[in-house]
Amino acid sequence: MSNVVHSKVTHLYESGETGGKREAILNAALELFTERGFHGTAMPLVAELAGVGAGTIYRYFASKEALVNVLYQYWNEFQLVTITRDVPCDIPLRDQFHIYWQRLVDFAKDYPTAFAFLELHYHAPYLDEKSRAIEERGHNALVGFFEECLRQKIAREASAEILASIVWGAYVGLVRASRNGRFEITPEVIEQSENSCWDAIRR
Amino acid sequence: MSNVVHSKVTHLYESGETGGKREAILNAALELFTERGFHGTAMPLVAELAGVGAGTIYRYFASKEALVNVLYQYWNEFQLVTITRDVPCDIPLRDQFHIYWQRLVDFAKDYPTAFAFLELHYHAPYLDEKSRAIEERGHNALVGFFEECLRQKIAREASAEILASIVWGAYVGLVRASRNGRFEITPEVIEQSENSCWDAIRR
DNA sequence: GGTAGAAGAATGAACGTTCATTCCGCGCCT
DNA sequence: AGGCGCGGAATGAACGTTCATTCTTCTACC
Repeated sequence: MSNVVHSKVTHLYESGETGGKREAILNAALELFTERGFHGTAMPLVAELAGVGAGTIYRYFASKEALVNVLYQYWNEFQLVTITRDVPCDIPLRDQFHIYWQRLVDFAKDYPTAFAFLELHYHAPYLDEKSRAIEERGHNALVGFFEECLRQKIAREASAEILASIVWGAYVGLVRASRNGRFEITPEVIEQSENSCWDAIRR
Repeated sequence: MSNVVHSKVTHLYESGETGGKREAILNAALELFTERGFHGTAMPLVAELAGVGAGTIYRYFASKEALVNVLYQYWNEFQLVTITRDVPCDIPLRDQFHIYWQRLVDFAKDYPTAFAFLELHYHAPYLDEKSRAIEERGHNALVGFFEECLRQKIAREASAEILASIVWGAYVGLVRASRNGRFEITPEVIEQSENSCWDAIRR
């Protein structure tokens, strides 16, 4: 059913190559948790979509909560690395922002389910300490950028936390609307929204 | 427990004054659905927080789904009316935006739980047609404003849908961050964010 | 190279628990 | 005294999880 997704991101999950069952479970859980929510998804359903027995899941994950936390940590970490890696810090902040925005939109385009999953489970009560920690790391990276904008007097006078929440919120709003079929995210839309967001925070 | 909230919004729910049980159930459900999610909230727990018997809920609501839909419709409608009512259309759009932004922030401040509830259940699969319809009405109202901005050549060249998703996203991001304790929403913050968002969409 | 046997991975029926919902006896108001 | 609204124990379905069993894979020895 979701074999395309499987083959696409299989290599991404750390694994000792046990026949791909762990990956199949993770991909099935990602899909179902995203569409139906954590409490709305029954474990046997995950097993069915993954093409494994119900008991098999518990050979790889201690519990349903452990499963959702592994998913959350994996994708949050992956998102953070994908967006922030190798961004030159010796170019103007406006140009850095261009790179970041492009990568944000690309991530949502390349991994739409993962993006929706992360959004849906943001700050969920069943996330453990490790999930919260990586959540916090991402937030700090975002805020850090705007602090640098403030230091260089490029951003308007507002706390970095506020600028971060506005830009991140706009990003989420944009992707969510496109996911709901409001519009397609074309290169033109990416450029327009990037300029919008930059104008929202620049001095 | 949440008596303050009860006494505050009791009058808002349409009711034939049955002793306030319907309102108590609605308020308890609002609180619990918001904090634990729809599937994560057990009906007996709702009954306990509402201070009624478990069976009593079913005297007022046909099912758990009916309950969440009544809540969603009520608060979405209330939000829409609160934000859009009596806004003069003969003043500059920039001034209209000022009013809208103030009301949006006020709504989130006055009804933080309702705001979080609406955000959490946006586009949830268990929402019925009527809930979707009022969801759509709100969206159209928002988009309509930006269409007028485009007509008057005040907004930058981008589709109204895109401008709407960015501004609404920024609003949600701002409120969510303050809800997570990142900052307080002071009059200064409201003004800064309003200017931010206007600059994001203006020509 | 082929076969026997061990080891561990996978299974899905079964378990105890918890859920949404029902139902019936109690108590309050007239 | 009667009737209506209420509470909370009862109910059956569905949940997350377990475990006895089967299936697969790999090794060792002839």
